Amino acid sequence: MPLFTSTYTNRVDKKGRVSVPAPFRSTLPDGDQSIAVLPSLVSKAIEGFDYLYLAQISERLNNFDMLVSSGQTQEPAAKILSRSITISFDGDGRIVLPQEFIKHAGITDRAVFVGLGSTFQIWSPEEYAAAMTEGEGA
Amino acid sequence: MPLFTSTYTNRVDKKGRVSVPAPFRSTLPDGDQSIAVLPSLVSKAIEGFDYLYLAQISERLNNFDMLVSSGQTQEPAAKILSRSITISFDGDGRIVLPQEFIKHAGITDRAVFVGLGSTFQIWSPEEYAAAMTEGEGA
DNA sequence: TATTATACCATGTTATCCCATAGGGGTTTA
DNA sequence: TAAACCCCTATGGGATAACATGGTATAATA
Repeated sequence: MPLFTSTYTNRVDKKGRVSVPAPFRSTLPDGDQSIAVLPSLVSKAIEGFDYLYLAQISERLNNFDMLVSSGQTQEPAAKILSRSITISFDGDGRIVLPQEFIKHAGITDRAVFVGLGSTFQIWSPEEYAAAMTEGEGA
Repeated sequence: MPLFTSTYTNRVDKKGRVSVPAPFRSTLPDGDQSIAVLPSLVSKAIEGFDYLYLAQISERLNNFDMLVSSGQTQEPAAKILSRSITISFDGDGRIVLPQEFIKHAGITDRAVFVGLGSTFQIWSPEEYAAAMTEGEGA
């Protein structure tokens, strides 16, 4: 099971490429060359995790119920699964995030990777700083 | 479970390397070659523990909740995970602390390792002396 | 064919590995 | 008893590898 920790700020080049921090890559299961990402449902960030975590989320959905009753696609787990994509690294450990994701997170030329244990987040430096300041009083 | 005791002052060389006291190393679980560290949330010190403790903290954090409800990134567990790094020793039992950590603790050329049972702290000699004097009246 | 995406290569910086030295403690040995 | 020895530890330096990052070339797409 991966353990994403620490915070890294990496550069996004003009082609949209950004290095996934090496410690994040090396915590992935046996030679896994990809991660899953989706725009956060609750913040201006991108959520990320290994693809096995997606399988765990899938287990939360009772798929039989989904087949026989309407409205189930609004379940949080369903929202996550339907919005997630899997991206592979290039040979140098870089990914290209979809424009739509970039836009959602407000990322321009830098991306902050925040380790949260079994998941991580990707923020723009500005939005991340703002989010951290916001929650201080709580 | 590791038991860190006593206090050791070691040299920080110009490359930023510092030996982890041998007694600290030998109390780590079976041949564990790394420790986890983070800038203290409450003092000018660096907190340290064996990295398995990080995994325990990670389990405490329900990442699914984090994906569907805001504010979860302000959880203490999230703060710890996002600030912690795991560092391996080199062949001689030395680690290199990140610049940001060094700065937080005000460390220059010497580091004080303070055993506190299941965790330990790393201080600059000056800050440590000051903190000790402060707490005297209490 | 124009445009975008993917794979491949090149570079500077930083961190990691490996070797060498010195000092201290304890133990063995003459 | 005193000296010699050995091992562990801390510390320094130089060589090597890894990483992030930028660029170029090739393949795919519309």
